[in-house]
Amino acid sequence: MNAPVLAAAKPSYAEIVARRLEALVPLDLQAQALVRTLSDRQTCPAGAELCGERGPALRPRFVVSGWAAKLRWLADGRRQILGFVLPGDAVGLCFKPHPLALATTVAITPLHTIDATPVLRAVDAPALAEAVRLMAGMEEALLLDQVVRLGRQTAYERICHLLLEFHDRLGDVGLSQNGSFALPLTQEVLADATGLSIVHVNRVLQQLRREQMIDLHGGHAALLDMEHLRRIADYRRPSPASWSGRDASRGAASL
Amino acid sequence: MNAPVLAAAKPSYAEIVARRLEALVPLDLQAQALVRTLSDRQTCPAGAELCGERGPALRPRFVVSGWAAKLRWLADGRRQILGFVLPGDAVGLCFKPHPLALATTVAITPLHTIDATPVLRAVDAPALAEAVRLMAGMEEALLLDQVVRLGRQTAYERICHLLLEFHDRLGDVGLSQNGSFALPLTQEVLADATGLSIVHVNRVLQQLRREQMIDLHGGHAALLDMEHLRRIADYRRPSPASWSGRDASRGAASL
DNA sequence: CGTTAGGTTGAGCAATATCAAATTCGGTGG
DNA sequence: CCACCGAATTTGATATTGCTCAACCTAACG
Repeated sequence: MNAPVLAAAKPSYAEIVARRLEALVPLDLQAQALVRTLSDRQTCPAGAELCGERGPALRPRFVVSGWAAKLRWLADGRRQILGFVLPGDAVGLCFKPHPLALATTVAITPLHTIDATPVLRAVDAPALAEAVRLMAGMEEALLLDQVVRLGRQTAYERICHLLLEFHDRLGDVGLSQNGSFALPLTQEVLADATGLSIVHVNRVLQQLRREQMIDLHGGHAALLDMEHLRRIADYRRPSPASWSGRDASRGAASL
Repeated sequence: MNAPVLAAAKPSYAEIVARRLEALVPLDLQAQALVRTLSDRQTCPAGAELCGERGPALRPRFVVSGWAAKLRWLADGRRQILGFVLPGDAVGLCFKPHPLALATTVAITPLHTIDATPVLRAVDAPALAEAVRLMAGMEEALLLDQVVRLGRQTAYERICHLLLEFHDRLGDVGLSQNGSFALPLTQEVLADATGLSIVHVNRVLQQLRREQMIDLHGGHAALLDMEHLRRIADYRRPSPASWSGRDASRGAASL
């Protein structure tokens, strides 16, 4: 029961979170048990604002199904998506006392979440504390990826890179296999994430289809040649190992 | 002596750090005293790599003069600057145990730094701990600004926005007055920060000069109509107040 | 002086945006 | 099952932004 079998078609709610944490750090039995106790499931509809720049709307929670986006608006209505919240990710989680309302988080699809406070309170479970730290580090790494994508990559590269990110992140919780995963985003959302126009996103996707690099329809994506895509996008998997939490390596922080 | 007089022409090393922290949170006498004890001054030349993705080269330090940049390279040599380290900012500071080597930090000018570990160790000085947390929050806010700039602003807006950021950040440590400050960046660096080509940066700067919005030469910048610039760039000052550190407001975090 | 790094300018081009008009697709009510 | 509706996608034509290449200029410096 505590060895997650990836074959399971519909992983349970807590199972998603367990997989996510396990991908970051091995969980001892105590930690696994605690994660499986997580409950207090809640639902919120697509379009709901989880936490805005105007104060929190939500206690810290893990998303167990559905997608959300962190975004900002410009005064004239332009919109930039800063990053996505995928199943297994946290919203409003704030281990480091660092309560910034720097962005708005919006549900892109209907969302199921569970209360995350038991994990935050589990100071006695070092593995969990470490996992939370690593999640924060991973979030920052994704943000840096986003800056590079927007600043120095072409439209074509940006989209490949973002699709690879989705694939790898979903893979961590068992929601992608062989380059194939559910992608519940409209091209408009993709445009706001990549800093492109909707029309141009559409054209790039067409091109990728023509080149047999992706298969994309009905809310489902398949990456048909991941090796090639990785080369095109200069994609490096943000692995916990590369910025591992060992104290010895401190000092290389970005702050 | 502990009431910083902004008129001072050449603020001392520790004074820069004191001002920076004071802009974030009021420092009690104990904290002020501790900051003034900071010493162990070091210099490093322009171009030096402070901390790379290959391990730390430096203990946590405050920069007291000079500029550095955090950046990433793509495989083909394209370069994206993620953010700048200005006087008063920290390098390798890592209060939250979060030692990621996610970017390379490079000195743009010769740099003077002082050891920051005494501040990190001062767990008994809550004001300092809070200030370090706020610095981390501010750094994240700047990163989000950078994403929006690159993703959804025009070349013209990006440059205005970045110049305003420099002005406000330098103002916090008394290094800008009336829109005027030293700007030791080549147009190439500006290009790598804004995701533009050198030539285009040059043209935008020309335009801003023609429009009497800026005066820029000899490593010195003057913003001639900040109100107008702020409107153009949709610039909002990242104030600590807006994402203040009060525990009550947690939950609105971006993670 | 020669050299070099940085800045400036022009011409042409490529990438991407904008506008407008289909067309497809997933429901939903009849 | 069918008709219809709105949202999402697709396509074409055209405009704009920003890039590339190449030259030239200028100031600092040995």
